[in-house]
Amino acid sequence: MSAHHHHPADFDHALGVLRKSRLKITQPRQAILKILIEEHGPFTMEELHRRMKKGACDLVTVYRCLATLEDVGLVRRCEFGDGSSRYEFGGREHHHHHIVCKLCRKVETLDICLVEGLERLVRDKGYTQVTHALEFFGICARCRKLPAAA
Amino acid sequence: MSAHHHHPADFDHALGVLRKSRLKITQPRQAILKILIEEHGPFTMEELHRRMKKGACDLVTVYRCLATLEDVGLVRRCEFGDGSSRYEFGGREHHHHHIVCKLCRKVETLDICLVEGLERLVRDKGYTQVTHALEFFGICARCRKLPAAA
DNA sequence: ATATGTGCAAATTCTTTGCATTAGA
DNA sequence: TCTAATGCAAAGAATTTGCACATAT
Repeated sequence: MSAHHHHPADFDHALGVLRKSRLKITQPRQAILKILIEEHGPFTMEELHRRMKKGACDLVTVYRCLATLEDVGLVRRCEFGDGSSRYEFGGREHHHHHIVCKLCRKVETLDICLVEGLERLVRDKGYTQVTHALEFFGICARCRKLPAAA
Repeated sequence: MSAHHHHPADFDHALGVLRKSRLKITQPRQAILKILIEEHGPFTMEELHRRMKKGACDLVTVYRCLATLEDVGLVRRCEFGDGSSRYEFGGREHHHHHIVCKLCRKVETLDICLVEGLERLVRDKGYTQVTHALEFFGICARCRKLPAAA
C-alpha cells in the first residue's frame, strides 16, 4: 500500500489527530490536507495556495495552517537546498526520501530508507525525539541534455 | 586528520579553485573562507557577516560571495528545517552530517556516513552529479530539562 | 588596462503580526 | 455561547538588483 495516492483513511486519521489536539476542523485545514494527501507534493506555500479553488482562503491562512499542521506532525517540511520550504503530508508513518534535480527541481520519491539504524547512534549521544532527513540531489535525465548541464 | 580546525592547506586549495575558475581573490572572499575554515560553522549570512572584523565588507557582499563559493563547490549550504540557510566550508571532500537540536538549534558534527552506497541507486535512475544531504534532529540533553521539551 | 567585484540604496519577495470578524465545538 | 481561526492590511525580515566606484589581474 503506497504512502500516497487518494487515501480517505489518511484524511480521517488527520481529522482524528486534529480533534485529539483540540484543533478545529476548518475549511482551509481540510482543503490543505486533501491537496497534500491526493496530490503528492511537496508544495511550497504559494503552490498550495494556488491549488486551492480560488478564494478558498488567504495565503496567510495557508502559512498559519501549515505551521499548526507541522506542530501536530501531520505535515512535514522539506528543504531541498534552494532556500525555499516545501510541505508534504505525513509524519513518521509516511516516511520516505526524495531525489531532487539540481536544475529543474523536479522531485521524485524514494521509498527506501536504510538510515533508521543510525538514529540509535544519535540517541546514544543523549538526544531524544530523534528524526532525520535524507535528500539526494542530481541532474535528471531530461536536464542532462540542456546546455546549462555543464 | 579531522575535516575542520585551522588548516592552511584548505585555504590554499580554496585559492587554487578560485584561480582555476578565473575568480578574483578578493579581501571579502578570503575573509569569508578563513572564517569558514577556522571556525567550524555552519553559519548564516548574518552570523558570518558579524564575525568579520567590522566594516570588512557589506552584508550584500557576503550574499554574493557565498553564492559564488557555492557555485564552485567551495561552500556547502545546509538547511536544518527552520527555514534559514547556513553555510560551511567544503564540498565532497569535507563530507559529514549534522545533529541539530530541535529546541536550541545547536549543531553537532557527525563524521560517520553510510549513505554513499545509496547514491548508486539514484544514479541507476538516470541522475548524474549525484550528492546527498543527511541531517538528524533531536532534543539535546540540556534542552531536555527545559519546560518546552514536552 | 580592463573586466570583475564591491558598496550603497532601493526594490522585491517572503513571512509574521494586530485586530476586527467569522465560524467551529 | 465562547474560544479558536480567518481575512485584510500593514509591518518586518530576508534576499536581490542597479549602478557608480574600487580593486585584482
